[in-house]
Amino acid sequence: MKTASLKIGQLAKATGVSNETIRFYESKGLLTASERSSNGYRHYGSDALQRLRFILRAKRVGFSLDEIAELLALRTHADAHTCEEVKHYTQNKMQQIDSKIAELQAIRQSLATLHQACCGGSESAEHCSILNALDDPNHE
Amino acid sequence: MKTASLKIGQLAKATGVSNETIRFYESKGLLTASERSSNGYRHYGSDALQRLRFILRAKRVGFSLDEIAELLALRTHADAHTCEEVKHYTQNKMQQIDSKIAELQAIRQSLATLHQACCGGSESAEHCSILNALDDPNHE
DNA sequence: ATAAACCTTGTAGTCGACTATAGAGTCAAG
DNA sequence: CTTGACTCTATAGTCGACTACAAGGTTTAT
Repeated sequence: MKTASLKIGQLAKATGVSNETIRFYESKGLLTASERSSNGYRHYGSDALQRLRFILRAKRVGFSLDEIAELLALRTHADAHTCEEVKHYTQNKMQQIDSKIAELQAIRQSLATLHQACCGGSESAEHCSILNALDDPNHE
Repeated sequence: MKTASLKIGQLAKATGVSNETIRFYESKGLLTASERSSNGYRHYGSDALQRLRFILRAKRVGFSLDEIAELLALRTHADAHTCEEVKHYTQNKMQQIDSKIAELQAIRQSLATLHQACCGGSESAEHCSILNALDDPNHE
């Protein structure tokens, strides 16, 4: 017995994307069906589910499909690269992620200031105008 | 005396984007020149510098120009909305940012595992193949 | 056994975010 | 006073990431 094989539509439904998007990702080399049945239908295992979720997660935080392909290549055939390369690449990518987190935190801070400055009542928000002085002026 | 007025090219250089991009952002209502000199040239104050940096920061973490416009609208004429609205909007946006941070941390974790699994030597990385078992299997 | 609901490939169209080009005016240096 | 580096507007082209057909084959439900 094998763990739940999914057809394209089921995979699509499970992840909230369209069938076309999945085929598009396949054409870009991001996600291949583990096998095709005799009628040509694509069949996916739960690894594909994980992989696709990884893709979507990475997309939401601003990685391009090309960058995501790189990340995935690293995961799936790390044997094509030396350990040294993998070490360097992951190191770099982690730093990149740390900057993204820092940038998100900066934006979050602006919003938090705005949020706190705001009385929350139903009057116009013009009273809460500490506003413009936001955005860290001392960065990069 | 006023604080450093910048022409478009200087603003572009300072932020690493092209003049065209700045004009494009203006056409989208993201960034307007504080004034035009008699010859029609755009002139920007340091607020524009901050504003543009905010735009780029938000872009890097996956916000669309439309979303960024919304964020900026909030900052600049909060008087157009009630406090209540602002409170709700910022609350929502902060949650969205928190998910993005969580997603980044998940990706970072995958990379960290990969990084640690890897010996770092110059041999092929096929030894470091704890690889595929990455990606949290238990998260939406 | 026929219709509805799937799947296939292939090609074309869309949308967001630029990017480049044309044709013009302005300004600072030699 | 002209050459080179800037600026302007306006329009067209590009690129990434889909999205929507078209034209067909398959499977399932009645």
